[in-house]
Amino acid sequence: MHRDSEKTKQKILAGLERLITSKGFTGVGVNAVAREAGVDKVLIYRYFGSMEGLLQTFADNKDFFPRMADVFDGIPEGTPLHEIATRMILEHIRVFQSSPLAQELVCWELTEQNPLTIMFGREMEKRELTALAERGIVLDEDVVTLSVVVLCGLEYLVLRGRNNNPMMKLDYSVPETRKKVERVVSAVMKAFFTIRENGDSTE
Amino acid sequence: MHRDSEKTKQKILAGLERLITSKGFTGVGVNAVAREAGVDKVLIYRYFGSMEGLLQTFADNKDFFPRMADVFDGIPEGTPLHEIATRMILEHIRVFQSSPLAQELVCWELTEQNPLTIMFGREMEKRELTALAERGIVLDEDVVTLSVVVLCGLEYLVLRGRNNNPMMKLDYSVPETRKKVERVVSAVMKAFFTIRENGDSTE
DNA sequence: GGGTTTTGTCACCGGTCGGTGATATACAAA
DNA sequence: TTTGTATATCACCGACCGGTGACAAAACCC
Repeated sequence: MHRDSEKTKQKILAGLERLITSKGFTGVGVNAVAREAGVDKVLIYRYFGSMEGLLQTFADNKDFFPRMADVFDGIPEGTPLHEIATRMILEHIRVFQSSPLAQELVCWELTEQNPLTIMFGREMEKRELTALAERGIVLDEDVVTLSVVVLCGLEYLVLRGRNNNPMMKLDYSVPETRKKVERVVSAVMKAFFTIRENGDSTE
Repeated sequence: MHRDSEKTKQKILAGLERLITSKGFTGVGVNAVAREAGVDKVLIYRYFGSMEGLLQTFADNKDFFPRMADVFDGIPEGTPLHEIATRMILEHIRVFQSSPLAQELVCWELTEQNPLTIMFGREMEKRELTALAERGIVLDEDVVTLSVVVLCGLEYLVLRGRNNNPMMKLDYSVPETRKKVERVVSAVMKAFFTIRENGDSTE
C-alpha cells in the first residue's frame, strides 16, 4: 500500500491543518507542510500545483462550521425574535470558541488574502444569513446591526482570550466572565428589540 | 554629520514603524528593517542587542494613542453616563481607525507575543480605565461589560474593513454604514443604561 | 600631533526558504 | 516478461534569513 496518490493527498491536507492549528498561519509554507505531513515537498507541487493550489483544495474540501440549522430546531414556535437572535449569537460563539482552526483562520484573514482565507470568509459570512433566510425570518435593520456588533465583539474577545489578552479586564476565557457576558448580551438584545418593536426612534 | 549614533537609532526605529505599517508585521525582521532604514543590520545588533531589544525600545518610546482626557473636556457637567460612555467608545474607534499602526499591532497581538505587542496591549488596556478613574466615574458592572463588548465589536469591524472583509454585509469602512452603527450603538447604550439605573434585573 | 573609542562598511557563516530536474521504484497493461 | 506510466526519492539551485567577525574611517581625548 505504498503507492496511493489519494492517501498522500490526504496526508498533505491533514498536515496543513495540523500545522495551522499548532504553529499558526505564520508557519505555513511548502517545506513546513511537507515536513509535517511526512512527505516530500515535490508531491505538493505535483498534486496541487503550488501552495496556493493546496490552500484552495483545502478550502474546497473542508466545511469549517457545522450547520446553523440545528440551533433552530431546538427553538419552539413563537419564541420571541430577540431570543432567537441571542441564541444564534451565543451558539456561533460557542462553536467558534471550540474551533482553534476557525480562530486561526480569522487571524489569517485579518492579515493576508489567499484562496483559503477568502473562501473561509465567504463561508463564515453566509452562515447566519442563510440560516435566517431559510426560516423566512426578517429582522429590523438596526436590530441586525446590533446583533452583528455584539457578535463581532464576542468573536474578538475569543481571539484575545487565546493569548490572554484581556480587554478592559474582561477575559472571555474565564468561565464566570463568559457567563456574565452571555447574561448581559441576552438582556441588551431583549431591551433593544423591545424598543424597536414599539416603534421607538433611535434619534 | 555622518557619524551620529542617536540619529541612526532614530532611522532604525522609523524604519521599523514604516515597515510595520506598509508591509505588515509578518515582514518584520532584521534584514528587512535594516533595508527599510537604509542602514547596515549590524547596527541593529550594536544599538539594540537584538530584534527583541529593538521592539522593546520602540514600544518604550512610542505613545500609541493620544490621551483620552481630551474627550472628557468637551463634555459638559451633568451629561448622562450613557452618553459619556458612548462618546468614549466612538472616540476610541475614531482614533483607532485613523491609526494603521495600531491596527497592525492589534493583529500582531492576536498572533504572537513579543515585547512590542505585550507593551502595546498593556497601553491599550489601561487607556479608558485610567481616564474613567481620573474622573472618579464608577460604572455598573453590567454596563461596563456591554461597553466592552460593543467596543470590541467596533474594533473588530475596523480590522475586517481593512481588507474588505465585511461581517454579515456590514462593512464599517463605508461611511453610511459607520454612521448607522454609531446611531445604533448610541441608542442601545442609552436603553441599557436606563434599564440598569432603574434597578431592573438582567435575569 | 598620537592613541583610543565610537561609528559604519563589508564579507562571510550555517540554515531555511520556494522551486525544479534527474532518477529510482512500484504497478498495470501489452 | 517486457514496456510504459504513475508514484515517490534525492540532490540541487538561487535567494533570503538571523547572526558575527574583521576592518576602515571618523570623532574624541590627551
